[in-house]
Amino acid sequence: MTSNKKNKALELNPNVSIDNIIFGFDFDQLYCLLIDSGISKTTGRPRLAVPGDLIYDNETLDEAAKRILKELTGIDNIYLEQIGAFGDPNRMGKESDKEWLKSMRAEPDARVITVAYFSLVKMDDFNPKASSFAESAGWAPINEIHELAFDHYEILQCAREQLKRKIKIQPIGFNLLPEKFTLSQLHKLYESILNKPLDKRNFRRKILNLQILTPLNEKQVGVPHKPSQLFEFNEEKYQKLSSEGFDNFGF
Amino acid sequence: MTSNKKNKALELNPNVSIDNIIFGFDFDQLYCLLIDSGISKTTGRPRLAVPGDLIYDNETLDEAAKRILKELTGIDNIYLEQIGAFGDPNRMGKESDKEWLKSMRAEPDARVITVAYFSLVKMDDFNPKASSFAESAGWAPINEIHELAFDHYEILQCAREQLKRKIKIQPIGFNLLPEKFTLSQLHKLYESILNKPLDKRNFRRKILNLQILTPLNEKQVGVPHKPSQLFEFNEEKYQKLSSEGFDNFGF
DNA sequence: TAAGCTGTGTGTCATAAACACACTTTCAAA
DNA sequence: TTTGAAAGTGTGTTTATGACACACAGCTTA
Repeated sequence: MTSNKKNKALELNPNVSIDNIIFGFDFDQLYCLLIDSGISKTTGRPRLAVPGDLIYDNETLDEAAKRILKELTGIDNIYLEQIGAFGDPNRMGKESDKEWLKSMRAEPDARVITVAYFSLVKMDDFNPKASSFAESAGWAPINEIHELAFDHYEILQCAREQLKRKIKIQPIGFNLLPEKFTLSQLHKLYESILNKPLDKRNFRRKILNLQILTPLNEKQVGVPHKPSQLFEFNEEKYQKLSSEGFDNFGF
Repeated sequence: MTSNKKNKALELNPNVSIDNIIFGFDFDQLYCLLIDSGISKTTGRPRLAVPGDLIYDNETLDEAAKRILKELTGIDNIYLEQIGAFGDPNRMGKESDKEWLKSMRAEPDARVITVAYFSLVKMDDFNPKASSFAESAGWAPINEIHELAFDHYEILQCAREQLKRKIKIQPIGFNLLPEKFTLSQLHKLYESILNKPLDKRNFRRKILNLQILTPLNEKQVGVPHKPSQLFEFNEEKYQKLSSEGFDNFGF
């Protein structure tokens, strides 16, 4: 990665960056992957940020977002969606941000517009402890994030809203689950994203009526209770539904 | 405006532009405001584009989008929403675009990321024939637009999709209508945006049941048929509904 | 091997929303 | 006064939704 960066260094665009909100789910709650750049001298607290980078002049925005994810986690082939551009002239105005910019950027005072993305990944695919970013990257429970660098907290809230909106009209949540999952896990996922309780029986009825889940001849193993039926998402059937104009999951 | 531009000229950011898709409605179909930059030497056809400009380094993205609308039409105080950033390195690669860039830009070869917006305006508020842009700006019926400069055609399609999505969950359509309007006009507006017919009675029932329209003691005059009841949008009642979690118009 | 625990899996009913459908009214213009 | 054009209105049927509670399978451990 480092040599790759050096080769392209001349083409770095100092005015446009990408920030990528990376969501994960552990069957209990939503997480977001954050970078810890160390204790800030100005605040005395750890400076947490969403992974991001300036863009290279020869890559598309989507490519840059994918690159950031790949460089950090090694993960390829994820669900990726643009949130939008954030360009308040003062978005990098906090003291702790200026301190960081001076140490990291060739042009620390340049105005930077950032284009935010969110990605949905299977949390198992990235274990921070096993990565070269062991000390600096980690999963944070979404509800325990209260302060971030730059305007990243605001961007995170936009990402949550967009995810909420989107999951009501497209089944993108499956990107956060393994191939095989139980209805309870899916149920919990929807509750975590929508941030409200959903009745168990009604949830099951709705999702099963859509016929986009294939029941497997398999059950959970090793759980200290009745093992649950496993399902898999049926992309084909969803495409058919979708092409018939379906776009409302009714949650 | 011109002097304003000159004062700020040093702060022009050559890497980031704003394009603003301006929608209008004439009670029959949707329109989009386009700029005609003359016959292209390379294509022999008129070069049509969405209004846009580079940003100044001291303005927010929203402010830049508002400025573009204001400079072109004199209209203030409109509904404005960001669509997203478009940054394909080749988005300005057509010959006719290069020709135009050379004549208009200090750095015609700079890579420009554009942040697209859409605005909803009351068409009556801008009559191109009365403006200083008489020759160069005009309303084009949305369904008759087939080719635009840069990636503007693609942006326009994104704008239409976003408007479609949005109108199902927020009553932003009223921004395209005058204060007083009839149910048939509103009906036609929804059909134009959603691009599909809606049953008249069901539409009326749904929209009336929401109680966000105030019937006026007024009717259309001078129409060669039974004159229609006029209504007005009730912002207050909508805010109440909305705060109760309402976000589905069911279209 | 029995007791206890945990999460699974299931059905009904009342209400609300969605849908499909046709005729009468009102006005202007000819 | 007739005609044309769009406004306005009601009902029955079907479908979706939301509220609600309990029996049981499988594991653990005493």
